[in-house]
Amino acid sequence: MGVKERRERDKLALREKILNAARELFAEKGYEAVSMRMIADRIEYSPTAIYLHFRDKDALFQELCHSDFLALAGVFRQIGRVSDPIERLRKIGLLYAQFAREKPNHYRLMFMTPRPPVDMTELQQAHRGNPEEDAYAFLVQTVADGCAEGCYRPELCGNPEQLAQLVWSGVHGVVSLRIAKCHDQWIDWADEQESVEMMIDLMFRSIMREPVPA
Amino acid sequence: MGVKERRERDKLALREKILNAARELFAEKGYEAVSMRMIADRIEYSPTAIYLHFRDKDALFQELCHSDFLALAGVFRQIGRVSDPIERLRKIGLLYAQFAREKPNHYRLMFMTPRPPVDMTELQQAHRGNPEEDAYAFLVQTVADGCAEGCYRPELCGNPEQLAQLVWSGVHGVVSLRIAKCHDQWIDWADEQESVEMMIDLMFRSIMREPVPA
DNA sequence: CATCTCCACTTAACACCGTTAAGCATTAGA
DNA sequence: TCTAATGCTTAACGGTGTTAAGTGGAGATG
Repeated sequence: MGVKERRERDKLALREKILNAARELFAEKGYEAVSMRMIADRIEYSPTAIYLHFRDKDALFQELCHSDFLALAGVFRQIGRVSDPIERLRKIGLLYAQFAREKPNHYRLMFMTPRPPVDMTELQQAHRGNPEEDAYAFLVQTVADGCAEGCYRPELCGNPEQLAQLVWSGVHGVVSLRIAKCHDQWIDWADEQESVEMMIDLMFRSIMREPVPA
Repeated sequence: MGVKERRERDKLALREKILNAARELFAEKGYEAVSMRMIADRIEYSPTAIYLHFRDKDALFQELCHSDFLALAGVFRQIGRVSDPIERLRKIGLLYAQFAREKPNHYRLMFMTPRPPVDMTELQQAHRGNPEEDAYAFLVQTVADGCAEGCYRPELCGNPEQLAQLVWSGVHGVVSLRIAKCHDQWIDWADEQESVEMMIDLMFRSIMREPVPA
């Protein structure tokens, strides 16, 4: 009875092929410029073939997006368990900004594009909260560690998740504004990497318990 | 020879009518959900009539966007010349966040949507740099005032524009992340207004020359 | 008054999009 | 060898932004 299994395998292989084609096109052209027909062309199938593997375009990109989140979690995992939660947090910020700079189209879909409310698939649910696979959980955990070790001002540690959201927002603000407005001649942008590092410094300076030495 | 003038006036009136219809539709539905045909329906003209007044859809929304920037500058103008540059900067942050909360679709087009590089119209050039009409210039001016009065750490005041960009990024990070991910069940968001105020406090704490009293 | 010209606007159409319905081979199982 | 299922294709629908061609009415000119 190896037939059904082979069928299953082939089907999954094509599914993966579609995802890869979409990923490539998407990375170079950006979300809204990639059409179903382009993806179909690249894998040399008819456009409708895609619909045998994905409910619609949104579902396809949702899945792409999900794998990007896993990729980001993978980037964070490479930090490993740096013992000092402050250094760990700093590294998170730097790698996060690097991710945004290297994959702006992905970043845009992940963090700058509103999506209608959608209930999580059980697949996603399974990853959630596990810092190894959930970049957000990793961030929250790192901030909470810092709180637990008394690094940050106590009045900020009542809600470590909110503190994490604020730190995240700071770095996100720098990189997302750059992605959205980089071609804007109205604004004379300072160097991006420098601004990211300054933002991280500012955040630390404001949340640390002990004043940062000049 | 009043004929030509009347023609001109009528043409401008229709142009304004198109803009207003687009504005209304856009505010309630968001950018990409508004089609030329919808706008045409609302003003009860044929879709092609719009093209007699705007080069294409992008030009129309570009213009809409420009008027939104003027509106934001208007919001800031209401702050007036609060004498204390610190209080003025705080108010800028709060009003900016309020603008984002009240007009998320506008905010998204203004600050979260990449646009291809486009040379400014002479109209836009005219407004640029004037703090009364240029919200960004108003922000930079306010930060520079704070620097001049010695409010902020001297090492940050070498480049007031960069400092302004950082402060802006902080608040933008909070509100834009909220707009993009508000429906995301993955994240348990803290109260938005509270986060905005905390972000502003954090920014001040980190840039002030004198340590902020607890 | 008749005619011409111009111009704002319309209708029709094109090329593209996401998506669905129907058809058509190939292949597994009887 | 016949039947059924499966995986894909072709054709089509309704939508989009946009353009080409046509139309009708008002001002100018005889």
